Order: sequence, then structure tokens, then C-alpha cells
Amino acid sequence: MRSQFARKSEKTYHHGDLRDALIKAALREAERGGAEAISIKALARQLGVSQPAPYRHFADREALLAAVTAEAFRQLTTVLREAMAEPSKQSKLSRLAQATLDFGLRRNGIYRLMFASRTVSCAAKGSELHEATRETFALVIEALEAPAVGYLRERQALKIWAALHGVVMLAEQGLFTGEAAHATREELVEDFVNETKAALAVAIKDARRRTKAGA
Amino acid sequence: MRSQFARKSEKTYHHGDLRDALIKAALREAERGGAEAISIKALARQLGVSQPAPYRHFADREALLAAVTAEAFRQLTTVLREAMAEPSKQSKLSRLAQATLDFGLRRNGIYRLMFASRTVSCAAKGSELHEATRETFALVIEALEAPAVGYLRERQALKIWAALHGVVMLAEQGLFTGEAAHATREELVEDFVNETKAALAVAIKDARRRTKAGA
DNA sequence: CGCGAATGTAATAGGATATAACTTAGAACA
DNA sequence: TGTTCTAAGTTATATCCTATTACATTCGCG
Repeated sequence: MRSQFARKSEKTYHHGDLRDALIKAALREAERGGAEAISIKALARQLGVSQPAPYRHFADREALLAAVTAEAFRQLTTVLREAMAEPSKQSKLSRLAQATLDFGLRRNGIYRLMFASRTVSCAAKGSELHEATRETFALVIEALEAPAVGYLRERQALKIWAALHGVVMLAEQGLFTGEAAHATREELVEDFVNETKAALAVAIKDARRRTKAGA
Repeated sequence: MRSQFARKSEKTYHHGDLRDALIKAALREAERGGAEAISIKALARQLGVSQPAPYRHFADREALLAAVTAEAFRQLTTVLREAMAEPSKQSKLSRLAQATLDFGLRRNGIYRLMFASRTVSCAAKGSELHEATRETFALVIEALEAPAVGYLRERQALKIWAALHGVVMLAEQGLFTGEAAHATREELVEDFVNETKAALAVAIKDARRRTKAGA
């Protein structure tokens, strides 16, 4: 596994790790500009290989995008896991939520690649990308710190996850800037977090009571 | 104003209404495929004009996309207004919410153009597109059927609007299909609607009480 | 060491955006 | 009514991108 740096100095015929270098470079491009900013030709130029070289590693542009998106999901998972792990007086859910918002705004090009393109919905069931998205969502469920009672947890996870993405989306549209900013993004996220906690507590208590009555 | 049909039969030099025809055709293309599916060249071919003709009406592709997105927002506004107007035992907010979900899923390509591209965030303050988005959001506030007390209404409008888009987004990603479907999209939307109503009622009552105490 | 598979390259086809220079028709006014 | 100005087309062309084909090189394994 030859590094990109090594390649530059040695100038060998084989790049050594082109596939990985392509994904990393594509992520950089996507950071500003989203999926549209990813050009196979430009990446090849950047990495000092011929223009068709990338096609040895990805069948077409879509395949590259899928790989890049999967990597982005893994990065998000890592970021969220770290946010949840760090000691804080905030709840895990709150930290996950704010970290998601932060990721969505700071790395918005990548975020759009992940959530606002058709790449994910086209991912086959067992694919790398599909697995990466499942893992991220599993973290959301974990952040609820609630016992599994039917699918109550999953449902609340879906709700908070949806709400978070909505906030990122509207923030990116500019609905929180200027005169229209009647609440900060962080406030809204915290609102959703608190509602989720309350709803979860009620739902679980309710479900337990019903189970007891039935037994 | 010569119709597209008339043009086809008469075969005149001037199209007569190319700008409008371009927007309509682009909307059809975006319906499946989103913004990427909009190709100026292809549109020109479809409408029977030369490839650079569209550039007489739009400075570049971005300008066309902005116009198309603005038209899409106006269509959404119309759809939502109709949904709110029709007699029903559901609340206005509930009808607006379900109509938004429906629009987001059935016309997903257009929806992505509206909410998931950078087109809107690049729109200048007084632009056609900016105005169209403001009008849509005004409808959300109206759907709350609540008096203006500070910015409580606006804040709840932001929240439900965000939540709705989140649901559409996750639905499109496939998070509600297969084994992972622990709640339907409609159920989640209704949950958000009810939480919004409750929060709004509490907040307004609270604000009034405080105002009274202060007076 | 030699051979096959993996990974590069050069050449090329085809489609997209965009601009420049030229042409036509519509309308606006004497 | 005829002339002229301008809006809205046209052809030709430059540049960029995806993707394929045929050929070259190197890695690694027997």
C-alpha cells in the first residue's frame, strides 16, 4: 500500500492506492459543491493519473459516488460515536443531535451527498452503502438510552432523526438567517430532543402498564 | 402568445413562448431525476429549437434551475392552499402536513430540486425564487390557526416544517420500507402535527399569563 | 523465472455548457 | 405604409465531462 505522497516522489507506473485516494479526494471536492463537484476527470488530474484510470476501480460515476457516500456515513458514525462518548452533563441524545446538526452545516456538501441525492435510495440491500447507513441509524437508537419495548424506541429514533435532518435542510435554505430567524437552529434541535425524551418516557411507561394488566 | 402546439404545426422561426415552455418541460424532466435530469440541450431538442436558443432566456443553467424551482414552489403553495381549503374534519395543519408529505414523495425529483439543492440558498433576497419560498412558509404559519404572540407561531411553524421535510427525506432513503418500517410516514407526520398543536397551545397560554402578570 | 491478472495509458466517441457572429421576424414610429 | 431597431432565433465552435476500446506495464504467485 503505497501512500499518495510516495507516489508523487517516486513517479511509478502504478499508483498503488488509487481507489482509496479517489474516495478521499472526492470527499474533499464534495465538501464544497456536493455531488456535482465530483468529476472523475478532475480527480484523475489531481492524483496525477490518466483520465480513464479511475474506471479500473469504479464501473461508473455512480459507483464512485456510492463509495464516497458510504465513507461519508462511516465518518458521520465516527463523529457521532465520539460525541456520545465524551463526558458531558448533556444527555447522549442531545450530544448526538447537536453533533448531527454541526456535521450537516459544516460539511454541507457531503451532507447533501448523503441525504439529498438518490444515491442512497438506489443502494442495494447488502451493499456497503446500505450497511453504513444502517450503522448510523443504530447509533441514533443507542443514543435514546431506552430499553427495547416493542418498536417504541425505533419509532422515536425515526422521529428525532427526521426532525434533525429537517432542521439542517431549512438552515441551509437560510430560513434561520435574517429577519425570519425566530429561533436558533440549536434551540429547535434541543426542543426536538426534549420532546423525544418525554414521548419516549410516556410511551414506555404506558406500554409496561398495559403489559402488566394483560399478564 | 403562440402555443407549443401551434408552433409545431406552423413551424415558424420564432417559438413564441420558449421561456415558459422551457420551464414546463424542465419540470417534467425534474419530476424523475431531479436537477441532474435537466439538460438545456435536451430541452431544446424536445421543443424543436436550436441548442443555444434557451440562452436567450436564461443566462446559464443555474438561472433556469432557479426559475424552475420558483415555479415548483408556486405549485406547492397552490397544492397546500387547496388542501387547507377543502372541507374536512381534519385540522388545517394536518391537511397541510399530509399534503406536503404527498408532494414530497410523489414529485420527489422536483422536491429535491426545491429543498435539497443549493439553488434556494443562493437565491438573492428580492428574487422571484426567494419570494416564492417565503409565500410557501407563510402558508405554514397560517395553517397553525394561532394568534400572533411574539414569535411563538413562527417558531412552531419552523419546527413542523423541518419535521415534515425530515420525514420526506428519510422516506425517500427507504427508512420506512422493509423490516425497518416501525411506523408509517403518515403516522409520524400526524405525531408531529399533534405535538405542534400541543406545544403551541401551551406556549400561547403561558405567554398570555405572563403578560397579564406583568401588566 | 515466467505468466496471468490487476492496473495503468493513449486514442477516441459522444454529450453537455457556453459563447460569438450572423439572421430573421415583430413592433414601433415617422 | 415603409424603415429601422431589437428581441429571439440560427450555425459554428471551444471546452469540459463520461465512458469505451485497444494496448502497455507491473505485481505477485506458482
